[in-house]
Amino acid sequence: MKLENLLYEKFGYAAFRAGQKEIIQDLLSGKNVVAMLPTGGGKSVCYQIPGYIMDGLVIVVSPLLSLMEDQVNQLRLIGEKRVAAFNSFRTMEEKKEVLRNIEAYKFIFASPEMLQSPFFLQALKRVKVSLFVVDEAHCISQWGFDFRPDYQKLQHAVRQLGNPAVLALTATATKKILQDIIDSLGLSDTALHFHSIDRPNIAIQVEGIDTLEEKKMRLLSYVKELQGPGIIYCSSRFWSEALAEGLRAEGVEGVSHYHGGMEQEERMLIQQQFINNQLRVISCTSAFGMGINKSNVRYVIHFHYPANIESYLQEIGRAGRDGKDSIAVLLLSGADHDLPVSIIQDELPDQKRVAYFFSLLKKSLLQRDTISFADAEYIGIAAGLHEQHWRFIRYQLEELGAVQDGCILVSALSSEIQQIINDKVLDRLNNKYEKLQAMRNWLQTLTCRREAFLRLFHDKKQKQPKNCCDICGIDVTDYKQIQKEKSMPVYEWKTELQLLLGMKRRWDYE
DNA sequence: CGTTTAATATGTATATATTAAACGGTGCCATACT
Repeated sequence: MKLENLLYEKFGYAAFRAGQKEIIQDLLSGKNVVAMLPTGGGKSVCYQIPGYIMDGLVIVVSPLLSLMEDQVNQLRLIGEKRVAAFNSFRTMEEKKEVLRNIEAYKFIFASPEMLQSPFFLQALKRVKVSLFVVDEAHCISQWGFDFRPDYQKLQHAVRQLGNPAVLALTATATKKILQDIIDSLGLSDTALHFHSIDRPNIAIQVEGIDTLEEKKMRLLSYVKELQGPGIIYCSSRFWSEALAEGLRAEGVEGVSHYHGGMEQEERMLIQQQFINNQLRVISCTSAFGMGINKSNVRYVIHFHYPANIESYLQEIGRAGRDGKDSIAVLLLSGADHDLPVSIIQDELPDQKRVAYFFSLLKKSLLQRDTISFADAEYIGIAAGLHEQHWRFIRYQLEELGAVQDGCILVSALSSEIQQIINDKVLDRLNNKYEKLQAMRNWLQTLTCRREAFLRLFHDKKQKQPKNCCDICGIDVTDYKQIQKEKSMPVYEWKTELQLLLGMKRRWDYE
């Protein structure tokens, strides 16, 4: 009763959505919660309501700066002023100001990297933290082992902040990933809220194609025929641009590309235009998607397939959030199989480079007594390590206790440690190759793709959809654009003029 | 595998052609409190 009142008072909603109330009650009763909720299912309510009831501060860990800014703005819109994002968008003065008045805040958003900063943690220790939220918690499992190791270190932050209740939220997780999250955060007394990941309104199609030319033609005909808006996923920046350009050259309007190599401003603009229906098609790498709250995406086409089935689930899951019929098409040709292997190989340092790095470290240690992380990173670059490789090695050294006060200890140079690191690299590679193999096996499935797919997530088909998968049979015409020459709407003269001059596009009004 | 970049070959040298090697995808941070 009290919870509903608060919900209405703060958010204007009359009733909770599925799962929200149970999550809130578990948190209030002192449990940790790991929950999978569909996107747009009101994740923020799950921590904001308990936040208002509990007397201390709420920390929200978020993977992307733009997500943080978004959430801060949304809170401000409902009148909450005691909120701040603590990240590199802020100047040093602004950050100091926030920390000086830390008592005045209710919600602080931060990246996992920020939560490793002693400067930040010390200030947080002055106040009571009552809730620690990890948003998009699958990142712990997806990124934490090598790409962003600070995701694996969140449990240290939780402990330092006096073990507040932890809420881990995600929209896409297998049971294995949920377990990874629990293990990594070191949670006990945890309530699991798991919902089926089956999305019966998304038809799944895999299409074998012989040549690259043919694949481009298939893509073009899909983009021309399917009802939009749609997303095209590629595995390289190059192809995301090339496909967008190719489609435009063929007369497709409202196409843009998106990848991590673009300027932040441009990325935000394109994302916004897509959400506001000013763009019809986005050709992109995996950089696009997280935090995209768009309900009416009608198709997702994979021009290249991702290296694991979890990413595939995430990517096709961006279609049909409104529950309406949508389709996921994967275009597969023999030449596609080498790319994910190469990408995986690049993710971790090979033995030769590790050995070279340690030999350089040894040499350097003869000249001075200690090696700071900054020096070691520099040495790493000289040894041909990528930034990501260096961070992986650093994380392993930290775990092995071979570092102290931001410096590498002499003990790190033992051949034993080098061996352990090489073993860890092999572990991770094997793990990634296994996931890739699972993805490939699924591509070869001869039985219902949805069933095979759900099995990998320990899940089951709820009921047989009319359009299930290419093996059960899909009527693609169901997803084609309705020809509406007759019903072309007529707007008032101002709008028609804008349409004529290309200032607006017709689908802005549909 | 396809594409880009770097290295080599040519040979009055310059600038282009040819060949070999490298690369490919996700993002945060960098401060300095008492």
